[in-house]
Amino acid sequence: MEYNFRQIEKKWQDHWKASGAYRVSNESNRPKYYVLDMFPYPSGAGLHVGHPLGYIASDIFSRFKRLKGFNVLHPMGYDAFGLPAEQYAIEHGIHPAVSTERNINNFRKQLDNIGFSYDWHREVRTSDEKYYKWTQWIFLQLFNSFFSRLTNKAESIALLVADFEMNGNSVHACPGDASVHFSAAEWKTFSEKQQQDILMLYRLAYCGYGEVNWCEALGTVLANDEVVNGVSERGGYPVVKKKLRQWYLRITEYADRLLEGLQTIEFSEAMTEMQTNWIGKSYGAEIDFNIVSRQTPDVNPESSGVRDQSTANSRLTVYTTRPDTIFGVDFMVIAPEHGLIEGITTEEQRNEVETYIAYVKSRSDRERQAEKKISGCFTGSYAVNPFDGRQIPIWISEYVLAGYGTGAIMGVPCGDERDHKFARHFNIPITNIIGEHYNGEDANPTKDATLSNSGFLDGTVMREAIGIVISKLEEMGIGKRKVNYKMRDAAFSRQRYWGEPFPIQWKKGIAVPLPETELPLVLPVVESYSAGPEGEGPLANIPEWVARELETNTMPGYAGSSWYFIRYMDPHNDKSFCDRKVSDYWNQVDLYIGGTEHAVGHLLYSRMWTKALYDLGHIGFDEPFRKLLNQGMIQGSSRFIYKVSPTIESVEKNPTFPHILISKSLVELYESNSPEVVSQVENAVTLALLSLPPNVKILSQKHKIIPLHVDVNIVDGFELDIKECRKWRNGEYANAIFICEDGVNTPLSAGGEGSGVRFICGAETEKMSKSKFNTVNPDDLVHKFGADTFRMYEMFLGPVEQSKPWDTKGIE
RNA sequence: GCCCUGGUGGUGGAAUUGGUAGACACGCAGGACUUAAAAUCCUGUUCGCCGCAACGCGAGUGCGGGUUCAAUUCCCGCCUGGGGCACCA
Repeated sequence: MEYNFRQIEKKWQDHWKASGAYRVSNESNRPKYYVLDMFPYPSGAGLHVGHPLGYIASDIFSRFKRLKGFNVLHPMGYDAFGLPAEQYAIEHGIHPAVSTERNINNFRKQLDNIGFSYDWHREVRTSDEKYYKWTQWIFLQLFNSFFSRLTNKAESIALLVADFEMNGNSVHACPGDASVHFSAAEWKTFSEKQQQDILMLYRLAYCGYGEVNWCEALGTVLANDEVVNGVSERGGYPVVKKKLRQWYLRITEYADRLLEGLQTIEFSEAMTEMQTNWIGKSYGAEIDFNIVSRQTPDVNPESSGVRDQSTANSRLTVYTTRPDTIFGVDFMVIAPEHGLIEGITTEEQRNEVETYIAYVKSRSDRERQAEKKISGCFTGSYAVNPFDGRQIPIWISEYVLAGYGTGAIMGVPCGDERDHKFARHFNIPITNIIGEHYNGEDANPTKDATLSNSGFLDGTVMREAIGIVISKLEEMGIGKRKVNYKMRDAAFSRQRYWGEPFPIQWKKGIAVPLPETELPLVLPVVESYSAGPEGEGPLANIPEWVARELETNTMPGYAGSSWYFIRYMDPHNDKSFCDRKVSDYWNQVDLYIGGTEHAVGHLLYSRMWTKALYDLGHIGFDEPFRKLLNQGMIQGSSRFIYKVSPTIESVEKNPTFPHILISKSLVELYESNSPEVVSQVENAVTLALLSLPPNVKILSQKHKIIPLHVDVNIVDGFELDIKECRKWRNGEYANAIFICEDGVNTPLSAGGEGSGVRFICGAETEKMSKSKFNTVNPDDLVHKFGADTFRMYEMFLGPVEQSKPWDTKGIE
C-alpha cells in the first residue's frame, strides 16, 4: 500500500491547527520547560534547507519533553527590523512594513509545511508597535539607570542624583570620563545642562559621539558589510569616517558580570571562549612617557627623565600588559587618530605624516589589522624612557587602533611578533632583554625569561618584574595598574529608518525621555528612505518629527532581539512587557538553539539586558539562556559547468556567441591537449561560429575554460539535466552546445539533438546562497518526500552541532 | 591579521587515559527473484600490487617533521573548508 504522505500530513497539520494542539498555558501543574529557536530575520529569499536544521532539532526535543509530561513553551517569531528591508525600500519604493509582511507570510507557509509544533498564538514581531512599545520602555529603563560599582548592579539614576547632592561624585567615579570630579557643592552650582551632561556619562544607555562609515555620493551611512575595500558595495563610491551623535549601551560596566555569568550557564567551550576573548579582560599598566621633539646626543640617565625640552608638558600614555619589558622598548606606536599627532609632528615629518594619515583614513579597522604589509611613519618626536632616559622614536601605524587602550603602545620587538616585524621593516635597532630566549630572528613572548639589559630589573624573572615595575611607576607618579577590556560600549543607534524610534526628545541640548504614557512612539511613514541632512537618519526629513525635537536615529537590529524570549511568555500583555508572575513561572530558556554567528552580538546583548532587567527588579533571573546548543551550518554543495570561452574579434559589439559547455572530466583532458577532446572543442567552436555573422573571428588557438555555478536543482548527483539547463535563467543556455562524456548535445536550431546526454558537473562545498545557485528549498523536498522524511533526513545528516554539506541525493 | 571550529573510503560517520583504522549505515557493483522494473534478499566494496590460492605484499586518518615498542589520538611547523571580528541578521 502506498503511503500518501501529502494527504496524511495535511490531515494532521489541519487537525493540530483546528484543535489548538500546541497552545500552551501559563497555568499548569506540570513542570515547565522552555525550548527556544533563534527567531529568523524574514529575508526575501525565504528559507533554504539550512535554516530548519535547528528548528527541527528543537521541535523534536519539544515533542519529547511534552511526552515526558512537561508544560513546554516552544514559540516562534520574527526579527523583523533590519537593513535589507530598508535597502529593498530604497531600490523599489516599497514600504519595509509591506515587504516584511510579505516575507513573513512566506516564511510562515514554509515553516508550516515542515509540521512544527509552535504555539503560534504567541508569535512576536519586533517591528510590531505593540512589541516595540516595550523595547522602547526597556530602553528608558536603561536610560534611567547607572551601574553602581559599589553594589555591582544597575540602579536608578535618581539614586545617583541624590548621592551627588550629598557627596559629589566621590562615591561613584565617572565611568564615561575618569577625569570628571566634583563636590556636592559644585554639583549644586551646575546648570541643568551641565548636570544632564554629567548624568549622560553614567547612564546605561547614553548618547555620545562616534565614527560611522559615511558615503558622500550615496548620502548615507553604511554598514561595515556595505563597505568593500574602502568603497561602497553599491556603486563603488569612496567611504570615509564621520563623527556623528550616537547612542550607546554601557555594556562595559557589565564586563565582569558577563564573564562570571558564563560559569553558571551551559554554553559550549568554544562559545564561552569566544565571549571571553571578546570581553578581553587584561591586566596591565598605563605608563606616561615624556615627549621631546629632538634627539639629544648626550643623555644622562639619572637626570633625563626630568630634563624635558621644548615640549615639556606633552606626555604620551601607553597601555601595556607587559610593563616588565619597559627596558626593551625601542619605539612607540600611536594610532593615526591619536590626539597628540598634531602637536608632536615635526616640520620635517609633517608631509609624510599627513600623506600617511590620509591613506589610513579610508580603511576599516579590520583592513588595518589584516594588512600583511607593514606601514607606518615617523613623527619626528621621541618619548623618554623614565628609567634609563633613552629616547624612543614615536611612530604612527595603522595596526594600532585608537579605540583600544590609550591608542598608543610601546614597541618591544624582542617580545612581540608585530613589533618585531615593524622594527625589522623600518630598521629600528632591537634591544634584547631576554638573553638567549631571543634568537635574533623571531620575537619570543615568554614571561619566563630572566631580564637583562634592564637596569634595576636585571636578573629578575619577567613574570615577577611586572608587579615590581608597576609599583615603581606608581611610586614615581607616572603610571598605574590598569584593568582593560577589549570590549567597547555597544553602539546602539543607526542613521536608518526601519528600526525602533528612540522615545527621546531633545530640549535645549538635553535628552528628555517621553513619558511612558506616550509609548509606543510610532515609526512614522516617510516619503523617502534616504538619509537626512548632515548624515542624520531619514526621520530627520520629516518636519513634524523635527518640530517635536524627537531623536532622529533609530535603534539597531539587536534591540528587539535582546529581550524577545521574555515577550513570548506573555505576548499580549499591554500593561507590562511581561507579567512578573509569568516570567517567574517560565524563568530561563532551558534550551536555546541557534548558530554561533551570534556569539558576540545577540548572545552578549541579550545577556546584558537580562542582567539589567534583573537588577532593576523586573525579572527574577539574570542569565537568559540556561543551555545553548549551536547547530552547525548546512553548507551548500555547489555544482559547476565549464564554459569554453574563445577570444572573439568582431566589428559588431558584443556578439552573442552560443555557450559551449564541457563536461567535467573532459576539462582536464582538454587542458592536457588530448587530441580527441581538442578536436571535439574545435568542432563545437566551428559549429557555434555558424550562428554568428561572418565578420566574427576566433583569435587564439587555445580557449579559456571558465567554471560557472549552475543551479543544483537541475543536477541529479553530478549529472546535469541538459533539457532543464536549456530552460534555466530564461533560456540563457537554450542554444548552448554541450560537450558530454558520450557525445555532443546540440540545440534544435543547430540541427537537432545530438547524441550526448551524460554531462558531468564539478562540485565544491560553499556557503549556501542564492548567488551560488546552491540553495535547496525545503518546500520542494517536503512536496516530493514529505515532512517526516525531510525532518528525519536533516537529523541523519550528522550531529546537529556540526557543519556539513547538503546532499539532496542522499535523501532517496 | 586576530579569535573560534572542522579535515578519516564515493557519502554520513565509528574508533582517543596512545594498542587490529574504516564499526554501523548510505551509495555503488555483481548476483538471486521478476516477462521487465520497483521492492526485497545475497555477495563485494579504503587504495595499489601479486596471485591458482590466502590468515599474501605495500601504502593509508589534510601536508611535513617529532616523541613512542605502538600515533586518527600527544608535540612542533604548515595547508585548507566554515563562522566571527563591533552598523548583515
